[in-house]
Amino acid sequence: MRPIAFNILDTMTLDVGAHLRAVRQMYGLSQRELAKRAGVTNGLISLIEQNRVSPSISSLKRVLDGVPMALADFFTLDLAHKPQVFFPKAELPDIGAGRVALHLVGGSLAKRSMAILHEFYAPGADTGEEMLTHAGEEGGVVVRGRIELSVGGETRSLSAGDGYYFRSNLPHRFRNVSREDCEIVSASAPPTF
Amino acid sequence: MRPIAFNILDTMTLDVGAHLRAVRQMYGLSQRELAKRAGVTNGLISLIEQNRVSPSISSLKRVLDGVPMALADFFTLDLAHKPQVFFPKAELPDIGAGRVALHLVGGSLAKRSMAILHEFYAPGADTGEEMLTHAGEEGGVVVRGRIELSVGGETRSLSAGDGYYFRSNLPHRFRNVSREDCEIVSASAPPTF
DNA sequence: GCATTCTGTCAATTTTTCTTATCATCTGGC
DNA sequence: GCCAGATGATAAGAAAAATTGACAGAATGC
Repeated sequence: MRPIAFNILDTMTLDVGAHLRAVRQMYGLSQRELAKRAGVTNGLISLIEQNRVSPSISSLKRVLDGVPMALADFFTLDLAHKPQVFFPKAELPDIGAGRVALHLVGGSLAKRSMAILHEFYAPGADTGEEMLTHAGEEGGVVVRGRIELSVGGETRSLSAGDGYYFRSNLPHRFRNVSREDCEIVSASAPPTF
Repeated sequence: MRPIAFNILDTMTLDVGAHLRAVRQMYGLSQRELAKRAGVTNGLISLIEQNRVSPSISSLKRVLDGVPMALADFFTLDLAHKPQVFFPKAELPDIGAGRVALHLVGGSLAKRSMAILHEFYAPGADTGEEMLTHAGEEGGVVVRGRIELSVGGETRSLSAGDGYYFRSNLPHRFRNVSREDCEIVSASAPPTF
């Protein structure tokens, strides 16, 4: 009679230490910092993280309260399947073409509500005379160079530091009319890519 | 070192002791029985259940392994919201009509995949000349008396101890053609009631 | 450079958990 | 009734965890 589904912890080596360390670092806390918040000594945190002791429930509870995190969350936290957070440049797929390079951030994530792009427009680069229109919203910031952005009949030249945001159903177009590369970071939701 | 005159864990939100006791009793185990399976002493189980100690993770893990139950399940288990298990006769709603009484088991449960019915057919009771058809499957056992069951053009007379099971889209009809009451316990999925 | 402050680790001591061995109580069999 | 075998609780000692206080290395500021 097993009323509840069993999860990975059943067979896994219960690495409480690594688990705690991961949680602590996830929250950007040092052993002492966490110890102070939790009302325990840093030595204890150290010992637990090294698996040199098996903390009592009450101790682990106190430690987690310093995060704060519930015991249930601690034990159900699945470190193995944690979603990717960092996407090194080299790993960003380039979905651009011609004089435009589009580096998609988080493309490997199954469910996401946005597409983050690192865009590079070479001199003369153009998204096309045929204006773009699609569902959702998009926005971004020009990081380097200049870009000419046309949205809904209005055209502006944006330079480093300028930003934009509009409903994507408005016809829009990006053009680099300068002689330098232009670099933009953008986001669109829902993700078109 | 003060005498343990109060509950050590009184500030904790999770009553580990009561939780363990509930789990143990859920599985019908005595302290000694569980201790034997878990490879610990019955004394420890006793102390933990009285909250006179806060077990180490490793100890609690060992104890739960004897159930067996995963740590995550232990901490996730919600005793407060445990679904109703026993439905006294007096509490069973009668959704029948005329010469048929239908006592629904578990009607108060929000999400269920079946409808369990305790059915009573008085002499002459009939679900109707118009055959029943609906989605899902159903089955049951005749507990007392006799019932004439027609399914998909085939008719049989079932008496105490006989069972039935069929896809509910087949036209079916229940009739008590005897001079005694007939009593049936049935189940249908998905629940029509 | 130097001092300061942070980091994590560690040995020794204190505190708590866990085992051992026992107790009283309850239950079913005869 | 009385015994046999089970139950959960408990005291004391053994074992493990938690604190204390110190250490060395790394990062930060002057």
